[in-house]
Amino acid sequence: MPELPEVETIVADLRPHLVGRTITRCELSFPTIVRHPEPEVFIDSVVGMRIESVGRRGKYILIGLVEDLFLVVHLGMTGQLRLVDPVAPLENHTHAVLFLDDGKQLRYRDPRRFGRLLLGTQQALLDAKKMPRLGPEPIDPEFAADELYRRLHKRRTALKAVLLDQAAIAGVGNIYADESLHKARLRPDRIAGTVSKKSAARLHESLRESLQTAITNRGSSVDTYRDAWGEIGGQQDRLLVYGRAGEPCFTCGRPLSVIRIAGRTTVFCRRCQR
DNA sequence: TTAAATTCCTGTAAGC
DNA sequence: TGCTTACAGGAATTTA
Repeated sequence: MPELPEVETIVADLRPHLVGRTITRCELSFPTIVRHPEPEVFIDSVVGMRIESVGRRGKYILIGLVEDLFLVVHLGMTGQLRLVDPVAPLENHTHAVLFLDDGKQLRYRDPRRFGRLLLGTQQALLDAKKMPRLGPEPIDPEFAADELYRRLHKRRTALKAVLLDQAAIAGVGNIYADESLHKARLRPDRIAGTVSKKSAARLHESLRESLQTAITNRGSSVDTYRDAWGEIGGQQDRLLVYGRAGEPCFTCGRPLSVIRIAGRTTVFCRRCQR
């Protein structure tokens, strides 16, 4: 599923191809994928717009149009945003197509439809509760270990649940929560508030390392994730724990345990993570 | 305010 | 082989 590294890969790939392009047409074959504003208004507003920027905030893709207006894409679990030639066969579950002035098409495909498209200024989307208030970007150089410690310290829920909370830290999902906790040798189910400053610093480092490495390797295609060209990532074969329940820990050889935290499958090593 | 449970959705795989 | 059932999970929503 697309988390920060996967979204970052798509954004970096799309940016040079989208900036400067004008949207000439928009087709919605499944209009309810647009959550704000009304689909007809969305189409009318987007057509004729020039793309000024392509960025990311957490797991959200922000396509900058005029002034502060953004076309926002959240991929949910199975969302794919692809830039294709118009001759490319239309895949099933393609819910939206943006036609560009260079003839290319930006297609949104999403079998499980957990994703969404939005249009508005960031403030308006926040006010309309269409986008949540997000925590800091974990790979931002400004994001310090102390900041992570403070955010963990005030919480009385599982450590992993806080990592998954987008209001606490933006962009971390199930894969990189498990990966960074293993690397930091911390149990996912311990109460976040009991984590020491020293442990928080270790988690801070492993979290950033896990995310950066995944970006370098163009993300993890563990489910249906594909980049903007339809290609799989390279991180899925390098994951330490995610998806490896019952298999031996690479560090100690003990079979990895699986539990559920915050409704998510959680894989960890009982020996290495304490 | 916070935390936990529920819901949305379909492809895939396990089990009978 | 073919059917049913369980499962995957990001985040909005509901409940506690």
